[in-house]
Amino acid sequence: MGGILDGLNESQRAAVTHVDGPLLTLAGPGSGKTRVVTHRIAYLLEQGISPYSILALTFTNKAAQEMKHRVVRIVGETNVWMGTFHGYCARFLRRYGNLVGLKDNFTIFDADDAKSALEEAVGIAGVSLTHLKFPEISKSVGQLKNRAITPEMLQSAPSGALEVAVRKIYPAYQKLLLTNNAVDFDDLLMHTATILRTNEDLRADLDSKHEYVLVDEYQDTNLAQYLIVRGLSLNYPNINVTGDPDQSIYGWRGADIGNILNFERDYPNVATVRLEENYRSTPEILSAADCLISCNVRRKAKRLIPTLPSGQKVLICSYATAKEEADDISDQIVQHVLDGTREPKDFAVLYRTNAHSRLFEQALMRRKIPYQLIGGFRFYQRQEIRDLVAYLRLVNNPEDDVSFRRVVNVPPRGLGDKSLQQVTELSRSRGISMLVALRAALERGMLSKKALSGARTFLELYDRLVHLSGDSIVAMLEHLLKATNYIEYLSGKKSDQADDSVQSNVQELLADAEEKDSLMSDGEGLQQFLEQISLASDTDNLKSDNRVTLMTLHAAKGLEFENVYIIAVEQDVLPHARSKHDAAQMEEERRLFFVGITRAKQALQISNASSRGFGGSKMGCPSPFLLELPRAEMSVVDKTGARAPGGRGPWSRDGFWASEWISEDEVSQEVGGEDFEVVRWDDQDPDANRAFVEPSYELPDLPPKRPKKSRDDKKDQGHPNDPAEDQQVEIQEMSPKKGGKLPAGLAGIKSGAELNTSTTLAGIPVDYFKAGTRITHPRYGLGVVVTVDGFGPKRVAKIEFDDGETKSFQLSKAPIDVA
DNA sequence: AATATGTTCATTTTT
DNA sequence: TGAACATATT
Repeated sequence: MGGILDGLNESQRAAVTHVDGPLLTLAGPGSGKTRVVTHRIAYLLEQGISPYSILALTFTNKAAQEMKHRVVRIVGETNVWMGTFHGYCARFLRRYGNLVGLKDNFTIFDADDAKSALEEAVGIAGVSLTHLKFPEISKSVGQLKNRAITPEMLQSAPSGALEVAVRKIYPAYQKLLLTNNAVDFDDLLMHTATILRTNEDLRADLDSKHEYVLVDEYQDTNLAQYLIVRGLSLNYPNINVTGDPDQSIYGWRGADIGNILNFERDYPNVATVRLEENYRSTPEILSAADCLISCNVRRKAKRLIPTLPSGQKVLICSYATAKEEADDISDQIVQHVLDGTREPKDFAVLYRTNAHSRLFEQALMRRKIPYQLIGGFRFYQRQEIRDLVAYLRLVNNPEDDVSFRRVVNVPPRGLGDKSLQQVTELSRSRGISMLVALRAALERGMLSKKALSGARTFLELYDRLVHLSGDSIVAMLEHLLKATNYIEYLSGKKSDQADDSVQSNVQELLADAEEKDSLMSDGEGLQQFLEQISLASDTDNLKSDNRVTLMTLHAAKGLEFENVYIIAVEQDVLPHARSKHDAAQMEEERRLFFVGITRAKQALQISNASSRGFGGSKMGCPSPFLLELPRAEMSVVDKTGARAPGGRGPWSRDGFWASEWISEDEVSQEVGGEDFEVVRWDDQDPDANRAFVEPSYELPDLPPKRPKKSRDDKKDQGHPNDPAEDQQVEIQEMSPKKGGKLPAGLAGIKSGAELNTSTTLAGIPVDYFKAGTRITHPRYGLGVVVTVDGFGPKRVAKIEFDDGETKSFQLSKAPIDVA
C-alpha cells in the first residue's frame, strides 16, 4: 500500500509521517487538513500500531463521519475510535459515570430540557429572579461547566448579585440533574474531565490505552476539553492537534484560543507543521481573506499560498433593501443554473444569524430553486418528535422527571397542574421519582376521579411500553402512536393548517428507529438511539442533494462551495452589535468573516443592504470589515439606486441617509437606461473615484423630513443644529433603537459621530477623521487630527490644536467638524 | 381546559 | 414584524 504518501506536498508528508511525540498541525483553510489527518491515521496503522490505541476526536458528527469514511477508503474497515468529543464522553460516562453518581442509563438533556431543569433549580434554590435574568444565570452556569468547575470547587466569596445567585442555583441544578439521572451537554465534558482528574489510576490506564490521540479543530477546545485531552496524553504524549487559530469562532461557548496558541508550551519538543498551501480557492478570494485576517492582532502570522489559477474578482455589492439583496442573489443563481455553468448545490448563502434566512427562503421558493436550510428549527426539536422521544426516554430512565412532565398529560388525560402539584410534593418529600410518586398517589387514593383515570391510562401505557422495549423501538413507537392517537391529537390541535409535516416527521422518526433496530438485537438499541438523537446536530443533516445551501457562518465551517454569498455584512450584524465593545470579540467576528470568505472556491460575493428588518425600518451601515478588504482589486458594485420601484432610492429615507450615497442625480447620470447601476472602483484613474470619496464632505442641505412627532423629546427640538459646546453634549444614537424611528432633528449633522460612521462610498464607510484631517472645535478652534483609535461610539481622536495644545475627544460625543 | 384577545418583547453563534 | 407570553373569557 504505497499510496498513502502519494500526492502529498512536503509539509503534508511531514505531518503524516510523524509518529511519536507531540505534533501541532497549523492548517489554513483549504490546505488539505482532513486529508492529512486521515492519511496519518492510515500511516500509523501501516506502521503496525494497533487501531485500538488510536483515538481521533472531532467537534461535529459530520467531521467524524467524513473522517471515518475517508480512512475506510484508504485502509478498509478499522477499529480506530473516531468520533466527537461529546460522543466519546457519553460512552466514557456510560462506563465510569458511577464515579460522579450517574447510572449507566442516564439521559442526555438537550438545551430545552436543561432549561426546564434549571428553572426548577432556581425555584428549589429559592432565588428570586426579579433582579436577574434567567439567560444570565444559564450562561454563568455554562461557563463554569466549560471550565470544568464543579459546585464543590466554588470557593472564593461571591461578589455581585449574579454570583450570589449562581452559588445557590448551580449546586441545586447539579443535584437535580443527578436525581434525574441526567446530564446536560456541558456535563458530558465536565464529568469526564472531573473523573479523569480525580481518578489517577483510571486516567493513567486510559492514557496508555489511547496511546495516539488526534484532535481536530483544536482551536475550538474549551478548558474542559483541554483537560480531557491533556489527561489522555500525559504519559504518552503522542498527541496530534490540528487547527487554525484564525478559524476559532466558538469563544462564546468557552473555546479558548489559548489552547492552541500555547500548545507548544504545554508539550515540550513539539513538532510544528504549517499547511499553508491552499487547494480550494482562487488567489482573488485568498487575497481578500488574507487582507482581512491580517487586521487581527492576537494571532500567529500564517500565509495563504494560492495554488489555483486566477479567477474572477471578488464582489462587494450594496443593495437598498434586504429583499432586493435576496431577490438579486436568487436571480443570479437562476441565471447561472440556466446557463448551465453551475448547479444549485454549488451555491451557499451564508449569514450571521439564522433570522437572515427567511427572505432567501421566500425568494428561492418563488423561483422554484431547491434549497436546504441548515439550522433553524431542528428536526429533533419539533414538538411531535420531542413528545414521542420523551416517552422513550422515560422508559429508558424512569427517573427522568423532565420527560415525565413532558408526557404525563400528552395527550390531555386530566392530569392538570393541580394533580401534578400533589405528585410533585409527594416526590419531593419522599425523595422518589415522579413516576413512582404517581403510582404511590394512585394507590393511596390521593387523586381526583378525573386524574385517577388519567393516571391509570398513563401508567398502563407506560408499562406496556416498558414491556415492548425488550422487543424493538419501532414496536414501542407504533404502540405509542396507536394508543394515544397522537397524530390525530396533534393535527387536531394545530387545527386549520393542513399540516402533513407532523405525519412525515413521525415517519422519519420511525425510519430512523427501524434502522437502529436492524443494527441492534432486541431492544438493545434504545439507549443508543436516544443518545444518537441527543447528540445529533443540524449540520449532520446536510444533504448531498442538488440544492442551494442556506446557513450561518458558524455552520459553514469545514465546508466548501463553488459560489458563496455572504450577506448582511453590516455594522452591528457581522461585527455583531454585542461584540463591538470588546476587542477580543471583534477579532472573533473577523475570524468568522474569514471563515465565510474561505468557504468559496471560485466565486464570492459580499453584500450589504441599507435597510433591513421589520418593514425595512431598520437601517444598516456597511460593516467596518469591508474597509479591511483589498477593495482596489475587487469589484465594488452599487445596486442601491435603480431597482427600487418608483425611484425609491437613498433619498427616500430620512435625510440623514442621503449622505451615505452619492446623490440621486449622479446615480441617474451613471445609470442611464440600465436596469441597475454598476460602478467599478477604478484604481487606474483615481479621478474616476473622486465622486465617491469626496462629495459627501459637503453635506447636502437636507430637508428636515421628519415631522416633529415630539412627545418626549422636549429639549432638542429648539436647536437641532446647534451642537453644544463640549463633550457633555448628548447626541442621540445613530441606530434607531426604539420602534425603528430615527431621532428627530438630525438634519444638521455636525458631530463627529455622524460624520464618522454615516459616510460611505458605494456603500463602504469612509473615515472622515483620520490623521492629518483639519478640524474645527467650537471651543478650541482649529486643529489637526493626530491619531484615531477604537470603534463606533468609542472611537477617539487625538487632536493637536493650532495653539499647540493636544487633546483627545470621543468622536461620538465631541462637537468636532471638518474645517 | 381550551380558546380569544391583548401585550410585550426580542433579535448570535451550538455540541 | 411576528412569535411568545399573559390575561380574560367561555
